[in-house]
Amino acid sequence: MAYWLFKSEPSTWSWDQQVAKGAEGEEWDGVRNYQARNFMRQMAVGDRGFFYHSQKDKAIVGIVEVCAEAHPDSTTEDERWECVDIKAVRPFTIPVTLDQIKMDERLDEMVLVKNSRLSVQPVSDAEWQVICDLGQTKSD
DNA sequence: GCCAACGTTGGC
DNA sequence: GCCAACGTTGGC
Repeated sequence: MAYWLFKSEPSTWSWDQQVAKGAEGEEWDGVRNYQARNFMRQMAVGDRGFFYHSQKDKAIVGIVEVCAEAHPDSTTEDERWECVDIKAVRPFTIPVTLDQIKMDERLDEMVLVKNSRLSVQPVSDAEWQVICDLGQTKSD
């Protein structure tokens, strides 16, 4: 199983909205970046991801699961853009902030730190474990 | 609100 | 195919 990170401005699409969608999940639509799209194409049903709030929060607030593989993005006619569906799994007991991530040398190589603008990114197994520990949240 | 970083677009 | 111009993102 692979791990990922999904970034969203809470004013556009928040963790609470994601939770409200329940087990049905929701399209991770609106991505107009090739790198991000390519990562979504690599995702499999059952892969897990962090849900990150950018802007004001700047923190990982929850864990999501991919519940549909990449398919055309329903918000555009442009067939270049695809997206997966994700559903909320559980919230973080304690949100893990960008500050914490930057201070932890085990997370120095995270894409979130190295390329802060990429909205969908891969997370390594080790990074996943470290962040779940920091958030005192079950990692499976 | 500013600005650096980065991706995309379009003219050549 | 290059690169300048432009738009967007997101941390500060």
